[in-house]
Amino acid sequence: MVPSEPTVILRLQIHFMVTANQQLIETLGVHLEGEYNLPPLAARIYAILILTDEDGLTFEDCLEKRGASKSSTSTSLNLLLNMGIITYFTKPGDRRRYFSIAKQKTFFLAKLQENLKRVEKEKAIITLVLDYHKKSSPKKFKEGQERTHIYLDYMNKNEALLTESIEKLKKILD
Amino acid sequence: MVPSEPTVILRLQIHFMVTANQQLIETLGVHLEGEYNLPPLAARIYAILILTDEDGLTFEDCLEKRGASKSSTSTSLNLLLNMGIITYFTKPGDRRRYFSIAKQKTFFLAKLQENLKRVEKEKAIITLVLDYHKKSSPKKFKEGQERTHIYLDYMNKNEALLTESIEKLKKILD
DNA sequence: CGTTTAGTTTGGTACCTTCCGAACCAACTG
DNA sequence: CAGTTGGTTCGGAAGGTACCAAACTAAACG
Repeated sequence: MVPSEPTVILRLQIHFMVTANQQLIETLGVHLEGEYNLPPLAARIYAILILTDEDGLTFEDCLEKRGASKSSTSTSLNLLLNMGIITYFTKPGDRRRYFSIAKQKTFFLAKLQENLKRVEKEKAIITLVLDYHKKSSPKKFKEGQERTHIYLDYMNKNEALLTESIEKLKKILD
Repeated sequence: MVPSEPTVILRLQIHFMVTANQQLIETLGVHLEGEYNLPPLAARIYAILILTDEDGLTFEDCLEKRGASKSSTSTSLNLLLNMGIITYFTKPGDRRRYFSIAKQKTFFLAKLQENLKRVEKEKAIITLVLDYHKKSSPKKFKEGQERTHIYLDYMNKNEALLTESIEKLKKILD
C-alpha cells in the first residue's frame, strides 16, 4: 500500500528533524569530549542535556535517547555530576531524579575560569623555561627574546580580558 | 674511603643540577603532553630538545638522555618530525642527523594560530547550539542571552587579539 | 668484500579506557 | 510481606596506546 502524499511528507519531515538533531548531538558531543576530556558516552549525554527542550531528563530518558546500558548511563551521569557540570532536581511524589545542565551561569563562568587557569599555567611554564635558558645559554635566550615578548604580551592581554569578563559575568549573576 | 670535602660538595652540586634539570624536563614534558597531545616519551624528548644548550642533538643523545629504547626513540623523533615541531640538520662528513626544535618562529606562531582555530571552532559550535535553541525553545534561548553575550564578546575580543599578535609575529619574521 | 654506524621495521606485551551484562540494593507500593 | 521502580556496583571483554627487544637495512669505511 502506498501512503497518501501528506503522510509521506510528514514522515520525511520528522525523519529530517530527528537525524538533524542526532547530527547536532554528535557534533556537540565530539566537541565536548575534547573540551572537557570526557569519555564518548558522557559527552553525548551532556550534549543531549544541553540540547533538549525539556526542563530536565530522567535516568531513563537519557538511557533511551542514547541507547546505552543502565550501568554506563549511571556511571556517565555520576561523572558529570561529580564534575559539577550537570545537576538534578526532584518533583514531589516522584522518586526519579531530573537531570539538567548546571545553569549556564556555571557553564560559561567555569569555562572562563578554566581558560584563565590554563593561561596562568602556561605563563608559569614559559617563565621557567626562559629562566633556565637565561642562566644556561644566554645567547639562545637573547635570540628568541623579541618573539617571546610578543607571545607573552598576548598572554597578558588575554589574561586581562578573561579577568574582566569573569567580573562582568559574576556581576549579572547576583 | 671518605672523599675529601670539596669532592663531596662538587658531587652534590652536580647531582642538584642534574635532578633540577630532570625535574624541569618532567614538568615541561607533562605540559607538552597535554598541549600537543603527545605520548609521554615524545613529549619528554621534545622537552629535552627545548631545554638543551647544544645546537642540536643526535639520535643517540636523545636515546641516552631519556634512557629509552632505539625503536621508541626512532618512533618518537619521527612523530615530532611529522608534526613539524622539530627539524634536523646534518654536518658535512657526519652521517648523523642533529635534531632541534623547529625555530621558535614556528613554535609561537603555530601556537597562536592553533589558538585562533580553537576559538573559531568554539564560536561556530555555540552559534549552532544557539540557533537550535532559538528555533526549538525560544524561552530557554531568551533566558541565557545576556550571559551568552558576555561570553561571545570575550571570544570576539580574544579573536581580535590573536589575529593582531599573529600579524605582529609574522612581520618580525620577514 | 666484511664490518661498523645510524637508524627503521616488525611483532609482541602490558597497561589503560570504555563500555556492557548481571547481580545487587534500597525505597516505595499494594 | 512480595513485587516493582530507580538506580549502583562488580567483573569482565574489546579495543586502543605506548613501549620494548630483536631482526633488519642502507650507507660508509677499511
